[in-house]
Amino acid sequence: MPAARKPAALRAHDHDRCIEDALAAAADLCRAQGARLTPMRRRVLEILWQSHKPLGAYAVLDILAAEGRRPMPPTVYRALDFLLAHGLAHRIPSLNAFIGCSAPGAHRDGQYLICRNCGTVAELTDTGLAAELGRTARAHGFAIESVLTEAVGLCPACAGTGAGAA
Amino acid sequence: MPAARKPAALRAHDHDRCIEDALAAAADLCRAQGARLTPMRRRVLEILWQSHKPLGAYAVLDILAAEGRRPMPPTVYRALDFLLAHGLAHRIPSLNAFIGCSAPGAHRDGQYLICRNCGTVAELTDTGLAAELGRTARAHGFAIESVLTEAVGLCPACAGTGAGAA
DNA sequence: CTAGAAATTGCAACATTATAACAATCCTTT
DNA sequence: AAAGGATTGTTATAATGTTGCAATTTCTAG
Repeated sequence: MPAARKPAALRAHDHDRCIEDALAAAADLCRAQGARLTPMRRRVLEILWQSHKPLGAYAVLDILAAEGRRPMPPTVYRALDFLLAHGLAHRIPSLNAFIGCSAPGAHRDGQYLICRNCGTVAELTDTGLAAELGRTARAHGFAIESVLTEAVGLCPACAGTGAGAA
Repeated sequence: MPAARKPAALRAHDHDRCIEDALAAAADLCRAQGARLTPMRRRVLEILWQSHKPLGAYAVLDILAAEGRRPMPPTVYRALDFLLAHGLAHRIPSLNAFIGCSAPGAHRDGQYLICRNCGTVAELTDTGLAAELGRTARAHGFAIESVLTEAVGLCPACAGTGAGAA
């Protein structure tokens, strides 16, 4: 089988297009599921997509506040909960932060590559890894339902610039 | 190669022995590294080992408080930091909680099986999984330094009791 | 053995992340 | 237009984690 395409977060790309595509995909997915992508939810998703770095809930809140809306924490958390529930965003537990999902279709059991230097996060969706772990767990009588993998290291851009010596 | 031994957390076992062994291993490891397993650190590790369920920092603090010592949060967090730094305990980010390490020798890049019903966590250390992810990431130019995998599901005990229908 | 240096713990205050409970508003359907 | 459900606003608070400095203990060197 062909190697999976390199995640956009790890290569040069037209990021405006990246955002556009993500929002369009989200709109489609919500329409298909009868879910309401309200202005607040859409705006939060757009904010998460402004970069490939995850944002904390309060960072999202600060951006919204700077725009004139002055939402309180629950409003932001509810929008984030909606996005998580519909597979449009992910939470990175080790960072207490959120990021737009790059694969709203196959968003389960992803692997996150977190650059410890610049904070960029790339999402992989190698289903084989989760399957392999699932087999091992099953052998021990444990029935896995979902898997989350967080890898920390250096992204291509940072690996090349001697960031490792920091 | 032979199947790895089933984690103690997933089978009946003499848990007092479990605790004893863990503390003895910790003492050995600290002696070997010239690290000081002070009474506070030792007691916190012992508390983490009271069960195979992870404990939040404030839960540890409450247990210490009930014993007469009345440590402040920084004291507990510092003890936990020491245990993490020396591979004697792990943090489970999705739970904001800590658990004793079952494999102080090979404690890196572990996989945690979290029972969503009873909270038990079993640690696996399949180095092949991290290696495989490392190869994929490398192909994309990302240099992984550490990996943490959290799987949620049902442990053997809970899977048998219809907990799934909850 | 004792003085200085380093590591550990105590302590007070505070920062960050997340949630509970209830009111107001909006949106759809009839 | 009115009912019902979903969404958002608002207030307050809970849970988790950190900073900075002082006091104490432990180690090391002379």
